[in-house]
Amino acid sequence: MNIREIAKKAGVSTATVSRVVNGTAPVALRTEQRVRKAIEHLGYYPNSHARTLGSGKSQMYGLIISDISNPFFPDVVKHFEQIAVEHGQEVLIANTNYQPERMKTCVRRMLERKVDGVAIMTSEMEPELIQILKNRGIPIVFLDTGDVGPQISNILIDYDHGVDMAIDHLTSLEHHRIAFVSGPPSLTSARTRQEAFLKALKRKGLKCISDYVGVGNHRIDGGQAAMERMLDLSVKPTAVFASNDLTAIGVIRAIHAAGLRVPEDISVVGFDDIELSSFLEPPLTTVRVSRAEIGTRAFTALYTENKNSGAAFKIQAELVVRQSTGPASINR
Amino acid sequence: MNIREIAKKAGVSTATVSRVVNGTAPVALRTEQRVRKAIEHLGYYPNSHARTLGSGKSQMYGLIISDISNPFFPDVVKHFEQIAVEHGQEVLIANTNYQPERMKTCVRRMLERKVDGVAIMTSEMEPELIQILKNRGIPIVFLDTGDVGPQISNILIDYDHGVDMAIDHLTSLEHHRIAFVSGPPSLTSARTRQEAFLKALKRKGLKCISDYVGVGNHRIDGGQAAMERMLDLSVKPTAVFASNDLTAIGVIRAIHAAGLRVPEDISVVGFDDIELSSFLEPPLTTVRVSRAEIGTRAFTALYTENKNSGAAFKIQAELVVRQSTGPASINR
DNA sequence: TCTCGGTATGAAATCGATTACAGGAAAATT
DNA sequence: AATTTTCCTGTAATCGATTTCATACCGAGA
Repeated sequence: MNIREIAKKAGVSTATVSRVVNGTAPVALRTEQRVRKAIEHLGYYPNSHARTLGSGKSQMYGLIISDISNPFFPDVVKHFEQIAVEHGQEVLIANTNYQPERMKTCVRRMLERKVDGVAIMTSEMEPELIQILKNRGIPIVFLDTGDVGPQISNILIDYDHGVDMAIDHLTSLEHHRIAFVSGPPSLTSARTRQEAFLKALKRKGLKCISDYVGVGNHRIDGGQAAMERMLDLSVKPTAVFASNDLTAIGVIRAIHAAGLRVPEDISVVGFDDIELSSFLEPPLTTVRVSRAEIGTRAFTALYTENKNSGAAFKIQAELVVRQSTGPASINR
Repeated sequence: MNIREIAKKAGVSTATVSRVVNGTAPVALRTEQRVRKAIEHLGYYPNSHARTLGSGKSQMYGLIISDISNPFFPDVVKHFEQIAVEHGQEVLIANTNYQPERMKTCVRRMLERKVDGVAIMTSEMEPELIQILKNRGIPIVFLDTGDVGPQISNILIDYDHGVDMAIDHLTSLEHHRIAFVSGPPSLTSARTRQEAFLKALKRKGLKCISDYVGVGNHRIDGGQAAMERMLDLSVKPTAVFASNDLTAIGVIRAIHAAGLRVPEDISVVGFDDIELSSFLEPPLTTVRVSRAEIGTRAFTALYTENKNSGAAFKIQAELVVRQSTGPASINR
């Protein structure tokens, strides 16, 4: 079943069938109807590989991520794929498994399959590999990573809004002693979050004591250890903001271990809104960046706007209020 | 950059280049070296679409799942992709979002891109769509779903082993009153799990009182409600086996709400080992089916064995012991 | 009536591989 | 030395689309 059979059945040339299928040139109504009927009748659909060969467009987009089993990514992937399919495009997913050298294989796979664009959402980058893509004129979109240029777009995450909302939420509950437990200082995104926190405090006219900034590691144990130290202070914070949800879980464990309650004694706010967060006890109040939006935006940046030169797209973080935050305890 | 340029540079025909690249026919050592040098020098890699067109093999495999953001799937996808890439194959992922009618689009996408095989891991199936794939001679592998036939393989999950181990574990801790909280009876996999449980009890010579079989819904609330009812019994179970981990979480909540402790008063065993389980308090003892193995096996079933007719592959469930199980409490 | 311009269509080249077939050279057999 | 094999290589058809270019047709304007 190929375009020639349709052409024969409809009594036209293959060129005309192609025109009907793709709408690339005007076709007389009666001819079009004959062709459509033939297509319908024989259940024809074009061979996409032949199509790619002929046109140079593969109708496929690449999505390079660190690791699909990192809970951050499934939602991103899902929505990237969803909108791609809505636009008749296919998706190629590649995992680097956090290994920079794997990036090479990923880029190679993208080149071999002739993707029409690539979304790169890993922190491990090899500049020369990116250059290869650029040279080939393949549109690229990065997630929260530096440079915008011709054919290069960027999805920027604006934490400020979400963090402001969180601080507003806490101050409206009469919290004035708000602490922060950071992630590993080596991680850019962890530093960005801490800065967003400090900026938001300043905007509110609150000051930040260095005792109230702990260092975690974005895992449970780090959050727990940092919080244990903070609980030894003579004047304890009434609320704690954690750099990610796992850290927040550690914070909560330390609080519980000290015989205190969340949120009655200390309120806790997380960051990320991993699935887990809503299942915790208490369910975690957290700042979330819509992963669905990241996926959707990344695709449209490549697809809709790929004729234009690259651009930056801002995505706002939002506050999700659950039950780990409550009025500041007055008796302490 | 195409095969002709390489041929020219190496002073051979395109046929010879193709032979060197694919190893499809013997080539004299000296010729091969010239060709390889040319390839190296010009940084050539074949256009996979042209390749597909010429050979009929796309070197792509499809993976149809319900929803990548269902925590069951990321690991499966990851390992399916990993082994596929190791074999130089590409992967096309399609989500049905649990909607049977979406299956049509998924199958269509697979056909358009000419996949060499499809792994279908959804419970929503449309027999006539499957038939289309069969007619096209495309190898298929299902996950735990009925029929094996020519070109049709099946990954079978053998719960018995894991459940036996769990029951062994509990009886060795002196538990004799073991209850079960099921999933929704409409779900095949939920029924299979319940049967595996009942069989294992029988093998151990334990009897099962109907009071000790509660009905849940594979969500937290269902587990909680079922457990609340069970806690009203005058003779309570000393251990509870839940049909999935969320149910187990509900069970634990009910136990805590009743002022009892896990595992000191009642032991709890889950099913699935979702990521969450190790973060719970206490970390959950659970029966796990290796999702990595499912992914790997599904691919090899399609790739390695696709010359043969279909086959069934068994995957054993295993017990993961954590801290939600302990010695049976004697004083009750 | 003749020419012009626009629209609809077809013929054929093209994309970049694979592969069937043919043929030449070298090695093995008689 | 003649013949048969074996091994290597090239020619050209093929896969199934897209797309350029040429052309036939039609109605409009001169």
